[in-house]
Amino acid sequence: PISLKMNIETKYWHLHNHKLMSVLSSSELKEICLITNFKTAKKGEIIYFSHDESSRVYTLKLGTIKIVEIDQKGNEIVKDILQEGDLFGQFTLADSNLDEYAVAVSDYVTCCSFRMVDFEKVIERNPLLALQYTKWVGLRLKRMENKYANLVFKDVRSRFIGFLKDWSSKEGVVSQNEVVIKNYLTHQDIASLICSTRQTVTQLFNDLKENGTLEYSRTEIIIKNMAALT
Amino acid sequence: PISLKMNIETKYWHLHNHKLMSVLSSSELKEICLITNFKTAKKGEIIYFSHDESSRVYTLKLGTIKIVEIDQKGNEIVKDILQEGDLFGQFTLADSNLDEYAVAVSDYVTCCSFRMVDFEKVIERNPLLALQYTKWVGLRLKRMENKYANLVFKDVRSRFIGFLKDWSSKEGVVSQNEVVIKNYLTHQDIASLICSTRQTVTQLFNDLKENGTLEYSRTEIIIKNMAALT
DNA sequence: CGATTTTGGTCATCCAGCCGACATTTATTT
DNA sequence: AAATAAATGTCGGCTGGATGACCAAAATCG
Repeated sequence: PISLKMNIETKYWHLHNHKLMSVLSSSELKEICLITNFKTAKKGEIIYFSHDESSRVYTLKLGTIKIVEIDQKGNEIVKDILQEGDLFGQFTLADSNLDEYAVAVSDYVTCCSFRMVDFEKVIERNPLLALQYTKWVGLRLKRMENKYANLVFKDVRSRFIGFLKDWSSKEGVVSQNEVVIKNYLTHQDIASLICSTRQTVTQLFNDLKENGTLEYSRTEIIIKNMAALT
Repeated sequence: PISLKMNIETKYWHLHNHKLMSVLSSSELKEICLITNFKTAKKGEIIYFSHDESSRVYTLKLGTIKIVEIDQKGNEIVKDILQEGDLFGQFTLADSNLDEYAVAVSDYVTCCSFRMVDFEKVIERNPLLALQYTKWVGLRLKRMENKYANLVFKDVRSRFIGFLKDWSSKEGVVSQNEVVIKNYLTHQDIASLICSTRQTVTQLFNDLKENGTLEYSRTEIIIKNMAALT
């Protein structure tokens, strides 16, 4: 993990484009810049590890990262894949018994962070920011609840298909009846996201390939028949 | 579901004792009282159903309730058991594709509610309340993440034991080396909470009874050997 | 108080999908 | 370019625990 010093203008630009910050006036924004810390990382590098940081919140400015959760026995699951604009880190003061870390999965990743305590002070003086922030956390909760329900109610196949639909709607590029997704995840990663195993994911990919709904390689996934993902 | 009209003093008293509101001055509190709505219910009655309410947030003042989630196909799971002081309802503006409802499981339940939009207006003017509220939601998120990890990493037996430990630490009463829990849940409820089936829960109860770690009836659970719950 | 509903108990069956093992292909390093 | 490592393919065996079926006990109801 490499820390970069940026001039205040660059910081300002980055923050300004963040949804969370869009409710702030420019002077308020400058104030936050002072408590903000930038970090960049290359593919594979670890950006943050919950254990060795005091409570910090990060916002992802550029690139894609993977949040990996570890339980007491050292089992790992990929908890989430995050994109530009997403928040991660310790957003509550409550600490959990689960460790987690964030790794860059795209080539270049930039994010900024502030200590939760500092951020709280800013929130105390910016009610609109407070509201915005509240909504963010709420949205996260909703997402998590959905994931849970998914795991409880659906079988692996449906979860896999749901995952593909999700992914393509977020990052897919439509071109002549096909949807193309740039693939930066291994079967293992996907397995972990949908709570399954590498082998099963491979199997599912090949099933869908055989019946013609998709093509895939290590670098991209092409969904030929979107309607078949039901 | 019966709605009661309460005088403002009673409302004030209820709200005042809520952690979430402890950051407010008494005049601010009175303001919230105006937008607050009280409701009582007896055992088995449904307090709220996500589908037919505009976004409301509830706080549970007295009693115990059960939050049940329903997916598209009508499958139900008990998502949570809530106690005095807990929040439930629609806390975000994002609506999910999951329905849920709340039922009273203790004899008498009292809760109060406000429309989310009204609450937001109060939040805009009370950053401290916003902060407090965010922490609540954050805590909920943490809990949910834990539940998820539990489901992924542990088998039914461990989840069951974990559940018992949790329950006894929250509501258990210690008496001469034993912990006694007043039991208001059916095996089906427990099964649903730990994501298993009625039959398996019964089996697990009997396992633990046979090896002497607990006794149980429909009305109470007595844990004889707390140490055996590992 | 008998009748009906809800909850708990037990068992035999069955299967989704995990697991291990090993081969092959692609990427990375030296 | 060879060596090493990482990611994909494939398969058969195995099992946790779900499912269904049926009965007994408790609770609730008329």
